[in-house]
Amino acid sequence: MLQIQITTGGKVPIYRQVVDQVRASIAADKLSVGDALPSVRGLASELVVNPNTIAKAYSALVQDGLIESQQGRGYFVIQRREIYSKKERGRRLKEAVGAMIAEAFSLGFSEKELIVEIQKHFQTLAR
Amino acid sequence: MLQIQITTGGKVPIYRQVVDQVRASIAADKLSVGDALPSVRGLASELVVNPNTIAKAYSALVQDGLIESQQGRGYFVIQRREIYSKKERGRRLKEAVGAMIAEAFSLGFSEKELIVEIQKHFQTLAR
DNA sequence: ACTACTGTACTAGTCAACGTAATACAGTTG
DNA sequence: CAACTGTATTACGTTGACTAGTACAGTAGT
Repeated sequence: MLQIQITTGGKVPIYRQVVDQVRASIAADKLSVGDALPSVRGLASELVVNPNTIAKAYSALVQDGLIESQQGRGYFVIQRREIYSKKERGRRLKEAVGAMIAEAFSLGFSEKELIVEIQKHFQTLAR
Repeated sequence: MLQIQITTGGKVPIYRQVVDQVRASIAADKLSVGDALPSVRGLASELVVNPNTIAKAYSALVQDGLIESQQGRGYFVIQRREIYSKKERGRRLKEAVGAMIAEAFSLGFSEKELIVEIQKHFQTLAR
């Protein structure tokens, strides 16, 4: 079963921690298409938070097109809807990466510093 | 003298309206380097707002590198410097990296694929 | 149909951030 | 020293984000 951990008291809201961890799990193939997510109430009681908090997190993931809800059954990972063609996806990725690097360089950061920052981001998401 | 008008009750805060209008005036060369801005108290009483509101607006413009303050004398338009504070640089970098990662994930790319793309970009730049 | 699961919708409370103000402090100029 | 300038501290009202309480609604096995 999917393992999710949260920390309270910090500045990152609970629902966002859930979103990020589910997103990361999907990206890392710990969750595959068709897999069920923990139930809203189940995860809520496990994390000792209100069901609505989990529902909000899952809603965000539905919005992202990563999962879908089935009323009365649960939430399931779905085939990512390919809004863009493969070529277009590549183009957009290149664009996003390029824009980020341009911004970092224009701010005077070195390649090394940038990589460190990116790794920090990934570590944050992995938690 | 510089003309500034505000509307209250809307969703745009007063200090931001002031910031935008001053910025626009500088961009339109209605204000040139060395020109003095209306005094904090003068503009405040003219617009019937608290001096702190104007001070806050001017502070934002100082932060942007558009004007400078001279204690006891006033605020003056300066040559624009494209330098950000250390803190601001960090904030902007984090923002840029976060936006890029979010875009990549929302496009369905995995962390691994993203890293590969970033490395390719660096190699291209290195040439 | 009943039961025990699922998700959903509405409402409300808590808290932090934002925008603004009141007031007192500090520097410049003639 | 008077009359201007900007600055800092503190406080207060409003707003929005986050979370919780509670009730409603669909699904599946018995």
